[in-house]
Formats: sequence, C-alpha cells, structure tokens
Amino acid sequence: MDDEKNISTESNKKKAVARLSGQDADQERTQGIIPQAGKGTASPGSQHTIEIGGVTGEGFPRTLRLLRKTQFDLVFKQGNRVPRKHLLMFVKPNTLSSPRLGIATGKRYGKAVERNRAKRIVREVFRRFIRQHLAGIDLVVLVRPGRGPLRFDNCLGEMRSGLKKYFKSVEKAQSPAGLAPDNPD
RNA sequence: GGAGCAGGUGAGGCGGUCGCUGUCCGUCAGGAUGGAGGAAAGUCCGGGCUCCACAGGGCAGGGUGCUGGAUAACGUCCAGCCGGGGUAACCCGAGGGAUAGUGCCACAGAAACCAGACCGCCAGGCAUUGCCUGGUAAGGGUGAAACCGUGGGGUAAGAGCCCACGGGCGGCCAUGGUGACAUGGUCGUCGGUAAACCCCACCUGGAGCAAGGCCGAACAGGGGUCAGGCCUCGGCCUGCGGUUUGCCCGACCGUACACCCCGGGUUGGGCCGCUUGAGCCCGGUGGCAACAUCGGGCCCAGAUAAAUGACCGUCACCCCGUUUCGGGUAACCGUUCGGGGCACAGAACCCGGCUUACGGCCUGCUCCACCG
RNA sequence: GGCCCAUUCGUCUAAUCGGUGAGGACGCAGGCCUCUCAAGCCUGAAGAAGGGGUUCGAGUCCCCUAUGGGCCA
Repeated sequence: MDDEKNISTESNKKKAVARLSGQDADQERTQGIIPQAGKGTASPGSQHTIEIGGVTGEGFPRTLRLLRKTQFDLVFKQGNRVPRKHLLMFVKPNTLSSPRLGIATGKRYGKAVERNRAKRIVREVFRRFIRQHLAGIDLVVLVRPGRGPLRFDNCLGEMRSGLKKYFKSVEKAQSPAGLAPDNPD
C-alpha cells in the first residue's frame, strides 16, 4: 500500500488528462493484486530511493525492457496469453521488483513506419499509465496484424483490461489452492 | 487559358509536460550538445572496404553496345549524330554487324529467299473448247512481308532488258567534321529477324559488415608424418583421391595400420569494424555542359527486440456544411461556427547513380491559342 | 541488413526452340441414368500477377513494379 502514496504524488500531472480519470477504480483493484505476483515488495519505499530515478518516474530505462531473445521466448512459452482486439499480451511473473516490457510487431503488421509507430504507442502507454501499478512481471505485447491501426486510447484501454483479466485469473487460481491451475484462459 | 522542362521545400510553424539515444563534462545530484530521407525504399548497376582463392596459359560463362567527353567506376551523367512521335516547347530509342556462317518466318498463299508458275497472258503441238511442252513476275488472289516504285520504250507476251525521275542498302572517291555522320559523285545491288544462335570491340576471380578480427564462457576433438615399385638414399615412376570456388592442360598436396604434436570449430554474449567522407557550405578560375581545380570555413545519426517519440494547446493551409452576419437579381465573395484532413515513408558499413512511391506550396525558363 | 527463387482457371499442376481454339485432375453448373441421393457417362463455364518494350506475332525473350517463399551466423 506504500505504492499508492508514491503514485498519488506522481499522478498530479496525470490529472491533466481528464478523460482517463474515470478508471481510478480499476487502478486500485490492480494494485491490490500486485503484491502477490511480486515478492520484492517488502520494502518498496527504501528501494525507490536507492534505485535510479528512471524507475520511480515516468522513464523507460533498459532495466524495464526485455533485451534478449531468450527472455522473449521464455515469456511466449511460459506466460499467460491474454488476447485483446488489437493486442496479444503475454504475462509472466518475474523475481524483480519492477516490471519489464517487450514489444513485438511482426512483418505482417505493416511497413517499418507503421511498426515503429505501434511500438511507440505501446511504450508510451506502458510508461505513463501502466508500469506504476505493476511490480514483478514480464509483459510482452504483440501487435496483431489485420486489425487496423493502433490508436493511443485503444491501446490504453486494452492493456488495462487485459491486465485486469490476468490478475483476476491469477487470484482465482491461487485461492482455491491449486484446484485448476490450467484454467486461466 | 492550356501545355512542356528544370529546380527547391516537405514528421507544416511555435509553446508546454513527460520520455529515448550517441558524445563530452561531472562534486555521481546532474548538466551541455548532436539525433532520419529525398527517396533512408526496391536491391537494378557501379565502386571503396574485408576475407577467401590465385605460377602460368587456353576455353567456357556473364555484362555492355551510335559518337565524343566527364568520372574512382558504371548499364550513370553531359554535349552531339541518326531514327520515331508531337502544331510547338519538347519527349522517346539495348541505336555495332544480316556481304562470315547457321536457324526461324505459323496460318494463308503457287511460292517466304532464291528457287519455284495456282488462276491468268503468250508461243508451239495434239486436239476441238480441253490437254501437253516451253516462255513470262505486268494482272488476280494470300499475307505483317512477294525479284524496289511510277511513267515510257521494247516484246509473241513480258521482265532493270533499256531510258527518265524517285526510294532503300552496300562499296569506293571528294568536301566538311576529333568522330558518329552530312552533302555530292560513281559503281553494284534490292525481304525481315541478332531483347534467335552467333561474329566483332571493350569489360569481367568469388563472396559479402550476418564480411572479418579480438576477448570471455561452455563443448568436446583436431593437425602432421607414413601407399607400392626402382634406386647412386636423394630423387624418379605408377595407382587412387583432393586443391587450383565453372572446365581443360599444367602445377601442387595427400593416401591403410601405426607413431608424434597441441590447438580447433561452434554461437542472435561483449568489444572492434562504426562513422572524416570520391564529405558539406561559400567564393574564384577553366569548360556549352557533365565536371575539374584553387582558397576559406564547418563536423552534420551511429541504434542492436533496434533511439530520433507521445500527449495537450495554439497559429497557418486545404476540404465539407441542416452554420452566423454583410453585400449582390443571381452565380458567388468576405466573415463566423462546427467537423475532418495535412503525402510517400524510418538510417543499420559507407559512397556514386538508376527505378519506383509522394499531399501541398514556391521559383525559373519555354511553347501554343485568344485578347489588347 | 545482405543474397536468391517463384507467380498459368476457385485449388494443384502441364506444354523444348516465340506460331495463332493454352491441356489435365479435383471442385462448380447443366443434362442422362435412378423412386431419390451418391457413383458413372455426356456437355459447359472459368486462367497467363500488373505495366512497358523487341517482333508480323509474346504465357514463352528483355526491363520495371507488386505479391509470395527460401538461405546466411
């Protein structure tokens, strides 16, 4: 719950974007789930001061990205698939205190300009609105081809709802004591 | 008003918040500064650079193809010649050789490249309205293309058989031009196709920065000598295999068992290659020009799941209208409001080109038509 | 990033050098047969990725573009 204080200070700027304020309820619910996924939440306040400023602010340094093909493959193979309309998300818990993002746009999605634009949109959504509420998960966002161009507000909504669905399914799988581990799909 | 050519600009400008990446400084808080294109694209050519191969010679293969120049080089560019298109400005052209040879020219047609006569025409014979022999490319018909075309002479009928004019191709000569070629004369000749094989001239080793080098980690193997025969013990001959990055000659190397010696390959790990270069800007000189040269100034992206962005405000521009007001008979013009749009497209070793994609705006030159 | 290859009816594929209705199989449509359907038999429709050039004539030769696929260490 210490996370919430940090976020409230950060999100003063965010309130300039009046359209998105209605989703606060969603944010609080996701925050409640996060400590289960990440183990390094025991002393988050002290960690923020120790770590680089990029982690606490809205930055997007290399520590928040997936940088190797092996890391991508692991998430594709072991992560939970969360399909949305324009996106296909793969989510997998990691042992770090911060989330990591990887973006994949296949050649079928479009030409280089369109692929770059889609990656930038996903990155900006993650950087400004998503990553503050997550802790130790690896997230791969695959932009699906043939669904039309990706827009900023679409992307934000789909990533929020997708993560909500993921955490709900994880909660359900943990509370009945491993009754249905293969269920969350 | 319409059209042709050449060039420029181009995430439209400004501001705010947050963010990415290279370099430099740093008291490790941070700060300063640089950060996509004319096509970065397609990968169609040409180079630089790197590795591999290479005694030498021959053949094959590939490419280019009017002339002269430019260039590091080119299939590019500039200036011209010739042919074709357009009223014109101008545009297009793989544009050497068909007399070195070979092949092909379907169907149709008698015949498709140099020989031949289907209907005709003419002569002769048989014979009685047809047949045979010979001559004939003027006429018919076919075709993309038929012994160059028109007229005259000539003839049994005809034919470059002869003459006049004209057309194409080739040789030789003269003049002009560096040359392609042009003009004139003379002689010969008269289908096309070389983006068919080919001939001629010139060029051409192969791969590509995922080239290649260094380091680290993990994994296990890799290399050298030695065949048989002869013999003066150093060489020769023979067999088999390999290399000579297409093939041949030639050259070189290897060859069972066994012995001896230590390095070797692999990989989306790191570093180097990696950004100062046939570089850009300004001015002078030479040249019709492409371009060259001299002087001064400048440093201008180097990522690696891959930076150069996201959102908001505002101002321009364009389009649409059940929008406001004003003017006007009207088309419409100005103004206000609302909505939408603002191209093609993203460096990956670097250059020179070509090709393709591209909304809008601007500049210059030129042609045609109309009016004054 | 670089280097290569291919594209023929709806689908899978043929045709030697350029030559005149581009062939076959499955599928589709119609008919015959059958009480009906299937099978079988007969008939038919439907095709050169796009643009330009060479040629009398291009699926074939040459150039450009588009699309699809493969390889590298």
